[in-house]
Amino acid sequence: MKKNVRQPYKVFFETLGNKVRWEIIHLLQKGELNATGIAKKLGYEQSLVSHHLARLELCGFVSVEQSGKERIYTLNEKTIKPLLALMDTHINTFCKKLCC
Amino acid sequence: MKKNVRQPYKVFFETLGNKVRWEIIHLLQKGELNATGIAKKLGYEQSLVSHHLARLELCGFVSVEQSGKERIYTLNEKTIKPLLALMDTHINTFCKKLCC
DNA sequence: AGTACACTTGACATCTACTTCATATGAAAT
DNA sequence: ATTTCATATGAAGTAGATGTCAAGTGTACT
Repeated sequence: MKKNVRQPYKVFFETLGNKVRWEIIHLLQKGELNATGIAKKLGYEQSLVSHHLARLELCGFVSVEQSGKERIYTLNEKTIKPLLALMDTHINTFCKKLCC
Repeated sequence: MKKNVRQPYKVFFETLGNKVRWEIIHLLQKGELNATGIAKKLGYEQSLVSHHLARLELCGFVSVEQSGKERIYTLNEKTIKPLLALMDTHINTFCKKLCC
């Protein structure tokens, strides 16, 4: 995907601006989980979740580890935490229109 | 727009994941500018830039001030600076695939 | 080897966001 | 008041991302 290579910011932010991926991120904040577990918890099709997990992994927002048949997904807190904090601060300070 | 109200994160991140808006942000890092000036510098249609400026303003990434006939757009450095820094660090640390 | 489970991949239809075009507003000057 | 410049707005076509379905891969167990 040459497009990604040329516009990393685009991939990065678009990845975060999607409902399903956002829900996955928030779910994983509570703890690591396998793909099927994520799908069940969120009520989405397994294949849909798999597509989104691939995207999240590409962007380094989650990491995976094989464990028997399962693949365990872990959130990259190092980026996500400050990012969410920054967003909250921004929205509360500069654009309340967006939240309340 | 009830959608925006319910999903602020979506508006926030999608706003940043667009090429034209990204270019506007980078241009405004060099200094404030009016709408036509932005369009000319970037080589886009006036109305296209206007649409995107409205979106950036909605999200609080830029602010506007009327000056005669012109409207001067200023970047909100307080959010943009740390955000870009965070993104750079993340990409360099966790997903070099995306840049090089 | 064959079955079962966990998950990924690819192709295509659909849905959403972006761009464009035409028109409208608004401020200043004549 | 009307013309001009600067900008915004709305509607509609287009492009791109998302979701769905069907098929494929991989791992473990019997």
